[in-house]
Amino acid sequence: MTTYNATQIEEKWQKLWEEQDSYRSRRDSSKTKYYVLEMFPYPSGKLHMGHMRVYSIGDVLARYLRMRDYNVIHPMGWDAFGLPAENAAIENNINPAEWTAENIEHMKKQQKRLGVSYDWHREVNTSAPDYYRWSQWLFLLMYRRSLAYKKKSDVNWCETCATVLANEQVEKGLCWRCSSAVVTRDLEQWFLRITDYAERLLNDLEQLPGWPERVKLMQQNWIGRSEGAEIAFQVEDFPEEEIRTFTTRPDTLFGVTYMVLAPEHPLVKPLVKGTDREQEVIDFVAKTKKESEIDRTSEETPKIGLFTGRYAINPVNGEKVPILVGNYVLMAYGTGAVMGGPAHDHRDFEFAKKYDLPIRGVIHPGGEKELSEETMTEAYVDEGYMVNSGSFNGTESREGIQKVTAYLEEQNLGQYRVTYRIRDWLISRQRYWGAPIPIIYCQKCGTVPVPEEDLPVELPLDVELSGNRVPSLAHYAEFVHTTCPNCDGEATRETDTMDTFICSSWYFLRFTSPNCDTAPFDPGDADYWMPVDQYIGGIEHAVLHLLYARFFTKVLYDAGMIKVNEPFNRLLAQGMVYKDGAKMSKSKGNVVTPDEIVERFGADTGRLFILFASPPEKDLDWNDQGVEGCHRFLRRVWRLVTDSAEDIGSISGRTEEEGHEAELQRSLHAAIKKVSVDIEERFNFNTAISAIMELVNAIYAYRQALEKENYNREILREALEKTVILLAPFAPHLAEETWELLGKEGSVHRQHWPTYDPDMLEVDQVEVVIQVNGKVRGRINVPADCPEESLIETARGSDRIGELLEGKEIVKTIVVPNKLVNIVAR
RNA sequence: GCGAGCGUGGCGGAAUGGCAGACGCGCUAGGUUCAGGACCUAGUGGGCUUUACGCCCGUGGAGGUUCAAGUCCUCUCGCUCGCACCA
Repeated sequence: MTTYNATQIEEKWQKLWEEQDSYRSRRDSSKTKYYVLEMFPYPSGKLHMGHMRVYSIGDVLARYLRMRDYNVIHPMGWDAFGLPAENAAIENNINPAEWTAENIEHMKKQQKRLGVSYDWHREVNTSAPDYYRWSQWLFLLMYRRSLAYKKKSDVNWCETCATVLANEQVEKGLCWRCSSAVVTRDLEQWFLRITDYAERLLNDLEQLPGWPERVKLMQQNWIGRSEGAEIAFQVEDFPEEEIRTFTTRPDTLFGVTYMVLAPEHPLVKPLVKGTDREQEVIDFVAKTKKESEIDRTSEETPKIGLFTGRYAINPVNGEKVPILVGNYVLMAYGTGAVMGGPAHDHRDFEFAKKYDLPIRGVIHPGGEKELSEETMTEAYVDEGYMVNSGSFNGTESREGIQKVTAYLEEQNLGQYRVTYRIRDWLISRQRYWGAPIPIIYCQKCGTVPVPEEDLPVELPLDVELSGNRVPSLAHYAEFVHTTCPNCDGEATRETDTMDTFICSSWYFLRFTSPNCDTAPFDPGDADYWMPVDQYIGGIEHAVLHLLYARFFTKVLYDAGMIKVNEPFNRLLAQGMVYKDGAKMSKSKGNVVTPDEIVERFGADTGRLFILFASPPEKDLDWNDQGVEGCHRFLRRVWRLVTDSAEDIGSISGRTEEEGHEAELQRSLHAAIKKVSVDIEERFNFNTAISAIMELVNAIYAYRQALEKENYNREILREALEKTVILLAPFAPHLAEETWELLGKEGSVHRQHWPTYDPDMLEVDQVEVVIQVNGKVRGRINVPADCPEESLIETARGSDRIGELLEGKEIVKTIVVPNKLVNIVAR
């Protein structure tokens, strides 16, 4: 008998798989396709445990589904543009392209050592010209469809990264990548009009039952749809102007006692111009604008307001209400003006109390409750009926919302409106290592898109980065200066590159035809392979990548380029990998790398542990002893197969069956059933693995129960072969080797997944639990499917139960066939 | 503050409303080999006593529904995540 040598076995099979091109996928309309995809990585240089986890999960599915005869596509690639490459380039005086290529090469080797069944023919690299050419092409498609536009506005600026960020990339006022404070800058930038798709991005979440609720909820919150009314207020002494305000509570319109404008509101300056308040207001506006996003939007920041000296006219009752400027009003949301109804909004309430503005209740809670402006300590924000509201008095507030809105529309004073929290996607990045935005600025023709035939706009590679503090294309004259495609006149190129999230918003489509050179993807291939049936990745992309990718898919759908409206049918958000209760990090010294696990135990052990330790969507705590346990299990399988291979070859065996054979077969079929359901329906790989462990234990028990010469060769052989097949998705190398040891031809991964026979699960005798008043008081062994009456009789017949029931009246007897009898007695 | 999720042995974790703790780790005892991170067997939630195929308690806490609740309902505590002046 040989010992289990993981390294040797894994190298052997990896080489063979590569030589035989085992995992190549081809279009085949006669077969049902299945697209398994793990989020592609940024080539940082090294794989970490999070990578190993996501690849292990994906590979189990891919291998399982292939054995279930699906035509599986399982590709891998590189999200290769991004800041770290520039930083590394500056530090090590190496070109970002070279640095990236080296990392890719190394990480690919690591992935191969894990034995993941990727179709490497489909590998993509977003930083390669033949990829970003199409990222640029898609930008131009957006431009043609008026979905890409340039505007000057306040944008998020990260000092450390020296670039702007999209709203989704600012987390609690900090940069998502480097966690430094984000400040506001007024710049001219390119945006994608994702807000045009807000409604569909929201509504179509319903089409995604295979997505985790929490991810859908996060997207829903991010999109932030609010229904309400936009209402126009006239301004006293400014007959030409009006202030439009958005509210979700038009029913409280009669309770408005003031109006607040955002500091950036265009009317602020004209309103105070020439008045004695002008300087004060202008100073306040300037000060507020200087504050960072985090200070501006924090709830802790006190609300500050400043009276402008002007008044607005409430359109429904003609009342004059003061106009203020307030730091808490955001120009980017709604209309940048808020009507103050302090009695029914807690922010307005707080603000009114602070500045001693009048509070007028217009929604009565109803019932016994009183509504008194003098005594109220907080706003009443719930429903009620309208009071102090002229002809609307007595109307239920919910109905009042409709009625007031209808009235405003009739009188041409306002209209129903839906507002979203989501803003357009800012995609300009003032960086070098990205896809150049394919736009040319001509003095005569203005903004001119680069003609499709001139794509890609290539990144200059012969650049010297180390001298620049901020690597930017603007530093390279030969890149910047060009001629206008329209008039051949002198022109300059856009020097910003695109947000890397653009490149990852369509890579799953490129995988379907990675070499297509006439379009971003071949329509026939995309139609065959799309959508991604199972997508797997981290929760951190819930509103970043996953929202952007959905947006791109919808745009391409509208452009008639694809037939799917949503890219990812099912989504699995895998949990994080921790050790000792903390995230693995160098500073804590608790890092375990895939490399060291592969070296010490082999990839199969690492994969098995990572899948066994926890269900995929939960966080996983790395445990070295648990890894050893999994390694022991694989050795146990190894011994079982090598020992038995000799036995089933040499001993004569007997044919008659006794209880042991039936028991073994029952274990086998139960395991087949459980493993199949756990992989395919529940994604509970941990319990699937435990079922295989139980099966292995059962085979050991069989071998121990009988003398070698009495083994039933056929049944033992079948059990062993099927055990190896069940193990194949989890420990692919060991499965191949043991398959071969059992004398089988061909790859175990080409076998059909076994089916179970329900008859085999049947047992002759079952143990039935006897309860008295819900407590277990005994057990009886009876033939399976024993009729209720005789079951009850047997149960009551036993001495113990008889004793317990003595002198009691039986109220009721509940029977669960083959499981339990509960006698309720008083 | 709002929203979501989660609380089960020493640990990771199992349990279509039907025997709580599968499987694994760890631990205990015995065996075996002692050159290997070994292997095999048995045991392992807590407590009680009359040591019995015995009883009581036990899934964060308190109630409830049910013949039966880790599972369903109500309240409550704790932890994690997301959003957070969005009018």
